[in-house]
Amino acid sequence: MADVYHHGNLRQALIDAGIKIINDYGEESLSLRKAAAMCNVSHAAPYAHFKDKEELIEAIKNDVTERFMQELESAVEGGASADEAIIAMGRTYVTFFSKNPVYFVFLFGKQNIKAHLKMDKEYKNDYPPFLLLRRMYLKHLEENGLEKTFEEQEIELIKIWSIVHGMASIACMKGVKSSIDWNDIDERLLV
Amino acid sequence: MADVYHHGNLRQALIDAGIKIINDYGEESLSLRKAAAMCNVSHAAPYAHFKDKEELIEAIKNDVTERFMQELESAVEGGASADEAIIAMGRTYVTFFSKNPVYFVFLFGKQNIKAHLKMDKEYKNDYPPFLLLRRMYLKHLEENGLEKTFEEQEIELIKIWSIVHGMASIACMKGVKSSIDWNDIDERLLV
DNA sequence: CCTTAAACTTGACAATGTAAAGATTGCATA
DNA sequence: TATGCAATCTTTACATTGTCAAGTTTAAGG
Repeated sequence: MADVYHHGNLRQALIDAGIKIINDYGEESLSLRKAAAMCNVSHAAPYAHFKDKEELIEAIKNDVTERFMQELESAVEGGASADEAIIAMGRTYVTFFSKNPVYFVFLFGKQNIKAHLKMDKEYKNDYPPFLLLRRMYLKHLEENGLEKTFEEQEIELIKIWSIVHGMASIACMKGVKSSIDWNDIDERLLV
Repeated sequence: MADVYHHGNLRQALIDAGIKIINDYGEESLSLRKAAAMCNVSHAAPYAHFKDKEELIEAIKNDVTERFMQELESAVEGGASADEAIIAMGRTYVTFFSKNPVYFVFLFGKQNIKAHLKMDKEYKNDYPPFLLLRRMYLKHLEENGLEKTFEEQEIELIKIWSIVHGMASIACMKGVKSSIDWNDIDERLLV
């Protein structure tokens, strides 16, 4: 079909194609066959690299999350104190999804809800952005000489994340007038 | 196919069937044909009541939103002051989705993002729960003799909503340890 | 050179959304 | 009451899609 029988790096090419489709036409337009076509391979070729459509989506999700994490990390590096870092992180968090609403649904939609259908995985706080936030939060406690129980920490972390994540969510939602400047988040909210 | 040619109330029956499918098997299992089968009508019968699958989904969404609003409203009625009402509303908001994670994604997923693809509708703050919150918020301002510009109001509203909506979102997410009691939300967060 | 496993193709099938054409029904109205 | 019409529903058909099975090509190593 193409010049070469072996594509060379079909796996990554499919991920890239998938991202392009999602960006251009939305998540529901993503199909294995379209992605395959964009890579000039047959419709069944993806199955050499992904067990099913689910696995491609998972791979794309990882790819997007990585880019997201890069922005977050470079935001965190900018701040001198932990407090500044956390605020910068919140700003970046909201801005990233405000600029890419499609990614928000893609990352936090469907597959990411607690499916009371199939409880296959253990729930654990291993979401990379959350780990980063926790690291900064602990640094914040240390810098300010604060002592909190694990329980208290957990709750405060969830609170912070709720605000930021909620803002991102709302920034992405239809029906929300954009009179809010998502780049100018009130700092008092964040620590 | 069935006893009677005219079903009687196929429209609502399809909505109910759709909700049942979503609850039992998840959103991605929802298909017009299955819903039709559950109502003992042919696979094309739904097209007499809905333009396409999209329109059925929209109808289901309205149905769920209505139930959600009922819970919110009865929560609001319980509170003596506006402040209490807002807190009760926040609690209900989080609890509702904590109990029905599937609904969260269903209501706020896919179709509800700002699709930079087709900007068909004007963005407006007409989401019923938001309207209720605004009403309570204005009452709160009045009761406490506070004066705010429209801009300030808008921002504060978004903040409150962010926290609550964010908590709901996180409560629904995989990867989040449920050491948090989503029924015991710290009141200091909410006003 | 030959074997083998990975990467890819072709062909098939079932599920789905949807369009078109026709059948059935209830109901208003002449 | 009879008739016509619009709403409701069925049947048929087709394109898209996920997925499987069987076969083909290729690279790479013994």
